[in-house]
Amino acid sequence: MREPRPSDLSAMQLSACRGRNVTGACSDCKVRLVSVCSALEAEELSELERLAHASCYPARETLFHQGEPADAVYTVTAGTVRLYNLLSDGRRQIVGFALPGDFLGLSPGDTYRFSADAVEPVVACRFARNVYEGLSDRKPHLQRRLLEFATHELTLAREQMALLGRRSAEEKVATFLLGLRERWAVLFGGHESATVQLPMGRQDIADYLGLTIETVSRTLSRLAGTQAVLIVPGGVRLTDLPRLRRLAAI
Amino acid sequence: MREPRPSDLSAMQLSACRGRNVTGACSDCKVRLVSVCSALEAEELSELERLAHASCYPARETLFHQGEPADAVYTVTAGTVRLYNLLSDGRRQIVGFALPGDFLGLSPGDTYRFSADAVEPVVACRFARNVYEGLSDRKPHLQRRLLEFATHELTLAREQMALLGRRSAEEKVATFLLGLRERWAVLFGGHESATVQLPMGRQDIADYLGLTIETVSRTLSRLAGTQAVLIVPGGVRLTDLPRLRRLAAI
DNA sequence: CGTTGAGTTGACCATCGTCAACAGGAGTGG
DNA sequence: CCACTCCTGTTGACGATGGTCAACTCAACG
Repeated sequence: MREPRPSDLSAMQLSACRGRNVTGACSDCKVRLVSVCSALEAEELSELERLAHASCYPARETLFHQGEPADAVYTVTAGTVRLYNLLSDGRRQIVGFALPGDFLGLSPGDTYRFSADAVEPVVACRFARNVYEGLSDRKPHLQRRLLEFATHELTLAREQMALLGRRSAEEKVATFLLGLRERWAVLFGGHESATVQLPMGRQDIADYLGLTIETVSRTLSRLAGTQAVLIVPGGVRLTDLPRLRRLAAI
Repeated sequence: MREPRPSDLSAMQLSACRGRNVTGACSDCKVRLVSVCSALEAEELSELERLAHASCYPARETLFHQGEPADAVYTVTAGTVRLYNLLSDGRRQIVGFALPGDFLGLSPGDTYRFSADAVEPVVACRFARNVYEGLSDRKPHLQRRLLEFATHELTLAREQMALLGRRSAEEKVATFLLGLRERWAVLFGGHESATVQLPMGRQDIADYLGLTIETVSRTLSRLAGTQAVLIVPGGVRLTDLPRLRRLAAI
């Protein structure tokens, strides 16, 4: 009897997901209240619904690719998306993981500056960019909420810069685990589980923390050796929160 | 006969800056067209003018500090501001340098998440946050421009994450020099000078690139030794752009 | 039962950090 | 005008953290 995984949030949607399109009322959306859509009233929501195209993406499928015309924005409703930058020689930096409720695809200029693909099966609402911009120009509440989201993302990105530039491997891993736990807790209405699900692989974690897969593996093993964590299938159980918090030293 | 320094942009304003407050019409502002204020029409501009408080900050003075109530936003009109995150043990990560035209102070929640202080003497227009939010709620153009700015900043932050996480010291320094050159060029209307002014010290560059001051110094010396750059007072002359571009490998 | 891919572990090494000494310029006070 | 301090930047010696390369385990899958 395993713990429920965050991706179970929309298991129904995923299992119903044979073709590429999924239908469903925005008013029933499980992530509406944590997404940008919470800025909209009931009647505006039905207008949004006509513009939305909910789609499924199996694991590893690309939502959009760095350099392509940025002609859509997305709200993730289930699953985990990795957003990353590829250097010309193949090195990769993951700049963020988008969880259910997150908004993707804002770009300055007319091409995406980053790539996004599904880590595990994903459901996302897709909006044509020009249509969405038209809507947000007519709805100041939505525009304001988008600014709030962008500001929040900017703060996260800057905190991640401090992580990448100024912290050791052990601090990086501890901070990552605590941060992910916090994000899942928000999605589950405040319940903080001791077990953090890790839908992404070690390579993804490494590329997010600016490390190699070997260092991530070694660091997790060392944390497990000192009883700070317990490595379980699909995730990590945080067995010594105070020590992890001291390492993360937020 | 030295080259003009970017800070000369507003030498008049700075020399007139005896007290803390500077006055001047927004319509005369040298950075208006590259700042968020470009979203406003002539009559809106005079409304903005009544809300703005232009102030001087001598070098090293703080505009705002991490943790303080976020009750103001700023547009830099002259000088360079460093924006940084302090870890509890004193390690510092500079998350960006704000140049004339840049907008500062957007925060999720009601406290600043980062500190900002003047690298060299700075002039900045200060707006009370609640007043500015009221204005932007009434001016969709301004709100939209703010979103554009935040999106642009987010993109820069993510590119910096890739720099911090995945690049060598030499690549970091080369990318930094080329990026700063590009930014000055935009402020000077497209003229790309071979000499990049560095108003910030080596320690600031180190804290921006996730390096130590010694590594920055050594890397610059090595680049100078191979004739890629020439270190001049107050800046660096880029003498081998192709090689620097290859190192930066954008 | 062989193959594949993810993850772990070990040995070795390079890059970059640490510690320390020193150079040069700005400011200060005699 | 000079001596002194302070601060920034440079350079060297050394070492640690984390990267590289390689071998191995294990589970999933045909």
